[in-house]
Amino acid sequence: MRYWLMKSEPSDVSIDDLARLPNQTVAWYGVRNYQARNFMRDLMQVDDRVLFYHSSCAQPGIAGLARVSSPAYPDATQFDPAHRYYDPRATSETPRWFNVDVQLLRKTRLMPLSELRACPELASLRILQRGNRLSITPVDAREYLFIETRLNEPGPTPDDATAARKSHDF
DNA sequence: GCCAACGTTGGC
DNA sequence: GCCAACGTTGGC
Repeated sequence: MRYWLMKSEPSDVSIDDLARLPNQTVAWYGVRNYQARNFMRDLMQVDDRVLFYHSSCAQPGIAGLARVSSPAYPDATQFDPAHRYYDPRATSETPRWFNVDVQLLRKTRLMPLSELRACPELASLRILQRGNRLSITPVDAREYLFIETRLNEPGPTPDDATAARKSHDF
């Protein structure tokens, strides 16, 4: 079993949107980057685990846990001239883009990007490396398990900051 | 195959 | 809206 981090813009599909979809499942269409496509097409298997990440939003971070729930299949939007993800170079005989389905396991607390960056255990997480833009990246088992554990614990809150300031006053 | 121009991503 | 980083495109 492999582990992945998959970025989604909440204005497109948020964790709450996913929770409301039939079977809490979404087709991960629209990927138009070859490396990310290859991850889905060549490496992903049903039941791989997914960190569902909110990007391009006020509070970027991990918002839930999910699983790969289908093998990769041709992305339907590449064939639809009316769709923003239409690709005229693709034909049904030679599809260019693929996607898997992703099913929610559970919504978690939001683990913000700043918290991820603050964890030495996650220093090699792909998404934290400079210049990373890939919307799908592999995650080490150790990194995944560490994050899963942290998601079960309360995160830093404004109250913590207040308490820290107060204790500093003593 | 080189590489400049351009487009996209995504945190800030 | 800015800008750094990176992928893609297309002329040569």
